[in-house]
Amino acid sequence: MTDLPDSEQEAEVADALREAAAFRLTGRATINDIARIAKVSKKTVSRVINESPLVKPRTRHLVKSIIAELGFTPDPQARALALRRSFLVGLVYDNPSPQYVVNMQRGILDGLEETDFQLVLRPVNRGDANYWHRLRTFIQQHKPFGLILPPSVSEDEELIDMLREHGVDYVRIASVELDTPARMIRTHDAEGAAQAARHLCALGHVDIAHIQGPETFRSAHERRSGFVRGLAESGRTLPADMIAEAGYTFDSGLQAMERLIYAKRRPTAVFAGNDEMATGAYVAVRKAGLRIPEDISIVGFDDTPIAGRLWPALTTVRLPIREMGAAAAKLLLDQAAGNPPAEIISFSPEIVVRESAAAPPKAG
Amino acid sequence: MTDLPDSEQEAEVADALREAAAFRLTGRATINDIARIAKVSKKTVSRVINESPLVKPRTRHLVKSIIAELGFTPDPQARALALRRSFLVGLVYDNPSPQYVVNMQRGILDGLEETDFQLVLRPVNRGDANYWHRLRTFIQQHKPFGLILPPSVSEDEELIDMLREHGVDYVRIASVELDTPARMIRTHDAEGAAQAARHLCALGHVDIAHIQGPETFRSAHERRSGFVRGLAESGRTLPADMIAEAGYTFDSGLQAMERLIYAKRRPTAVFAGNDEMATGAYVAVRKAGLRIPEDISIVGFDDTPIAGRLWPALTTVRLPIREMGAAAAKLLLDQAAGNPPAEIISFSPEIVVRESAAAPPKAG
DNA sequence: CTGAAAGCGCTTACAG
DNA sequence: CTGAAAGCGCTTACAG
Repeated sequence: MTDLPDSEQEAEVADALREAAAFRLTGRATINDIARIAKVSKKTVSRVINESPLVKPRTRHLVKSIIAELGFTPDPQARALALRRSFLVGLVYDNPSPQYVVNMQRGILDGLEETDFQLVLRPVNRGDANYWHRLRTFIQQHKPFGLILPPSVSEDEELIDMLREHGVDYVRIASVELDTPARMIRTHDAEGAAQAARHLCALGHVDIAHIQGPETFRSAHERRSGFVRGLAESGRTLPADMIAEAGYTFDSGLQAMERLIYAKRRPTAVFAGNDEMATGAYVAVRKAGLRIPEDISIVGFDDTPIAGRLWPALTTVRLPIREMGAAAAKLLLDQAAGNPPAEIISFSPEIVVRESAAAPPKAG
Repeated sequence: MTDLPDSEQEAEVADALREAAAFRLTGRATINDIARIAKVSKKTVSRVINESPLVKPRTRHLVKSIIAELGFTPDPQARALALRRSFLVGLVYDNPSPQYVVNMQRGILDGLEETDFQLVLRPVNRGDANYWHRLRTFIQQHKPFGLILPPSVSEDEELIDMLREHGVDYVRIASVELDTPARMIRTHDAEGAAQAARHLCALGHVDIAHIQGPETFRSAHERRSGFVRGLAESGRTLPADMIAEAGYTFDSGLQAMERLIYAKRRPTAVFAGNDEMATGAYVAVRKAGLRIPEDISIVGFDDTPIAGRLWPALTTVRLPIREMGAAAAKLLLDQAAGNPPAEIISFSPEIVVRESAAAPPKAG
């Protein structure tokens, strides 16, 4: 390509595009076709695709024009083979809430939109003996570009070690600071739980209980300690007999609520560690012939769609799961591109006041 | 490899395994490593991997032993490049119910377990102008092994045409017979709806209404017509003013129920086309100050987890979504392997009796 | 700034 | 029943 004045470059581009248009019908183009039409080597085309700065602007322009004209997109399998790294982003999760899972998936897909990356699902069961082995096989075989790890998978340090060994990028979503800004998204669960506490205190409740999530989830600890902190602001405490441990599931929430209802001192308000358990608590309250919120106020956490579908609608604490998923996907790409943020990206929950929490009953 | 007696073959295998074990530490093996250790060509190794019958049993045994010893698995990206077909199975869906989606995903993953296939998510919005274009781009770029199409995507004949053109295998899940046994899974929605009708008739209801799903879903038609058929068995009909159309969503179900409650003749029982709409109906009933099931009985369809979490628990019709997903995945693999079933695989729903439907109120 | 050669780990004709 | 050659569509050193 000699050094031509602009008008001649335009003519050159136009010529190439004409040739490209003719080619178009033949089928899917490859990097070789682009190279031939542009009269450059395929390596140069590869450089343009990979945004290498080592290409003369005029060459870049010509190649890009042809790529656009042909609607060419590089073959992900071929790139993967050459790069020893696929274009798959794996979501590794064990959260039992379908709502959480679906929202997270949608968010990641939002973040991956308009890219060549595909979302691959890897549900796991951390209790399963094969969990570890199967995940490693997946990584070795499919060489995922990166992994997104929501709680509680994000808290598995052994897993993180394995990913480091294999050079797999990852983003952890967690309620505590577990990693560098390039590798994690932080949620301030404790702050959300404190808001729940303030809300219940403001309504006048004194006998307040908590249905806690499983010990194996850091979020369960964060939500509890934040709740305790919020109560303390109003001089209230959370005595041991006002804590019922459960497993983030509907059934465990129902049983926990029953324990609280039939305890010596029945609470007038209950903060459940997630909406699933709050939903179980609803049923326990109804079975006992009590009313929500007249007899017992209930507050949840997550704001999953079920919250708005209950009667009365559940007052709960919302984390923007979908936005978090999108942020995680984008962080993964930024990290790989060498553009990590300076500080940890974090999300603060906010209480969503609906109808399930009101003033406590008058009589003791 | 000369023709040795069995004992010598065992010695030969043992030798190879010793060499393989030593190799093991070096890192991931390739087809070339296997070939070298087995002293055969890599093509022969490829034949063993692909279950070609054109391999001498003794050679096959030797190669398989080494593969097992090394824990070798062929590189999916390399195979994809050579085969012009990836190992991704795409789930293309537009069902608004998260429960349905998660169950379907789990089922497909069940069916894909222990294979090299990965599940890739492709949620779509059929109303979106880009729907078509983006799906085609995905297919052209990623060359998915196959697609699984639940309703209503399964009903898009234009999409099917495109898949045929591109040679992409698919399995449709639908409530009507849309394709050959190799390419579809059938659900007998009408039969399930008829069961709902029989249940309500047996309880003594006469004024029975239906909240119908969207016109764009064949399942909505099937459920309605099956319901009408079930009513007819008891000499009952479904007059036009007893049908409220909605969109398979919570809000649309709530509004549809309100229309039915405030109509001239209020029904004593309502069959909702899915659980989401039934959940909306619950709220409408409560808002009107009425009780379930004392004033109005409600029956849903799908048996999503929310059904058991409501109070009172929802009587509904269950389709085994997860099992259907697993069957769809297996059918896709069987189809590709050239083993299609003789008849269409089908699933029949069954009514799950809980507490939301009872005898109608005594007074008119 | 650009290109020719070699390679990523497989498979598909083609021979024998 | 088995193998040597060529190719799938890209990228990574290595030269210049």
